[in-house]
Amino acid sequence: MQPDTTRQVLLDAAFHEIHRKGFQSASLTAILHKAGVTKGALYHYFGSKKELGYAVLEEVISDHLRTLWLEPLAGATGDPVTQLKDCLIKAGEQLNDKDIRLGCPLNNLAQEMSPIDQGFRERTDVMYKLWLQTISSALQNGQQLGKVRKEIDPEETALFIVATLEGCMSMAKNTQDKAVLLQCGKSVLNYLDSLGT
Amino acid sequence: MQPDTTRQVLLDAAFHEIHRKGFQSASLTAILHKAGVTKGALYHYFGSKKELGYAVLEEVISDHLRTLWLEPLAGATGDPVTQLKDCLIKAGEQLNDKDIRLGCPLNNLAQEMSPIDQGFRERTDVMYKLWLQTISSALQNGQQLGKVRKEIDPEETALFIVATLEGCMSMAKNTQDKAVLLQCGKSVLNYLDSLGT
DNA sequence: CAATATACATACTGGTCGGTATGTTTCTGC
DNA sequence: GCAGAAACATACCGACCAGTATGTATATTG
Repeated sequence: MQPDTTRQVLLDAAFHEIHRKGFQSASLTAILHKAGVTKGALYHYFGSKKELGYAVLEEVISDHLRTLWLEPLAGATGDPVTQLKDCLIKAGEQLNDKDIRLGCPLNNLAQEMSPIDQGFRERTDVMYKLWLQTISSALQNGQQLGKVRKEIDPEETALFIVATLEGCMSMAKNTQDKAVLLQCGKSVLNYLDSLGT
Repeated sequence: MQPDTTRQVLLDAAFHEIHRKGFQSASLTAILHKAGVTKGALYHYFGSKKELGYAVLEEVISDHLRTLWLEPLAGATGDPVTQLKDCLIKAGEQLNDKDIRLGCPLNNLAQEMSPIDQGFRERTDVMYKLWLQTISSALQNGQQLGKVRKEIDPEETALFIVATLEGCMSMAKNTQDKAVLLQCGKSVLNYLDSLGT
């Protein structure tokens, strides 16, 4: 097996185990079993369980955020309200029942680890700030294009949007019900519409 | 020490430890140390760690929900928009920095345990349903009184309100910043205002 | 006053955890 | 082709964990 492949297999296995059980309760043994390698391989690539967790955050989860939210909004040429709605709809579509039951990987890790580990907190913080800033910029751009109401504060609105998104995911996870996600998502879509001119 | 006192001391200690570390990572030894009793006392009152967790949910956290959100909204005589805003402001005021860092106890437990334990899921589900129903009823009442716009769907709106509340708490917890909570709360207040006539 | 139940305290157990020390094999550079 | 590094595998360790078995003091009841 190629070295880079083994590292990636480990990252993928760790991502799924952490997504399922949370970081603290994620078992290295389970990760190794799922990855099909042994402890020697893990500690060859990662110095500790925590470093493995950091890598999952910085490489796997970061990629998800980028492809789902950052890149679609980065080429901010059109109407940000439509772009945001497209992101939301596309993100919702690709969630299967298991994803709903397990919730947002970024929020899960941030919720679990930010109160008890600085390293996780700093890394999740960077990602949320990137997310907020991207939405805020898109909204600001939309205001200049006359597509978004001038009265709204882009930063405050971006924060509220992300908060509602995470809130919807949380409620759907708690109830384990996709209908909840859809109903909640509908309210978000309505709110997004209210931002347009 | 009175028997009921010991039980309550254990519940309080368990609540705080679980709030800090999450249920799975909460150490019984730490709980016992904080409560000032030994393992014999714990297993005299609770059959297992899980049962202790259930009791924390059903007795301690349930009480918080009741006093903060259910009872103020139950006597639904006035304008629900004002009542909801009062609840939000009051809830926000009594949160200190530690509470913000640790997040909403109900949401924490629901997020952590609902994917992996039916017992927790059922119990958190009941509490969320109660919360949603109370807000929904208040909104419906407000519609009859002409205080709330007729076009809105009370159930869908209640879901969105709770989702945004949990979302705001999550974002504040992630950033460990009270300013985030205040800014996010302001957006919620604006949204609540938009429901009125 | 005796018998029993309640309300704990203490000591211990098996299992799992993250981490490490020590191989062993394969690949790479000279 | 040989030395050394890279890429793993295997075996083991101390710490901690939830849970249990047993002991004991106090309160209750007949």
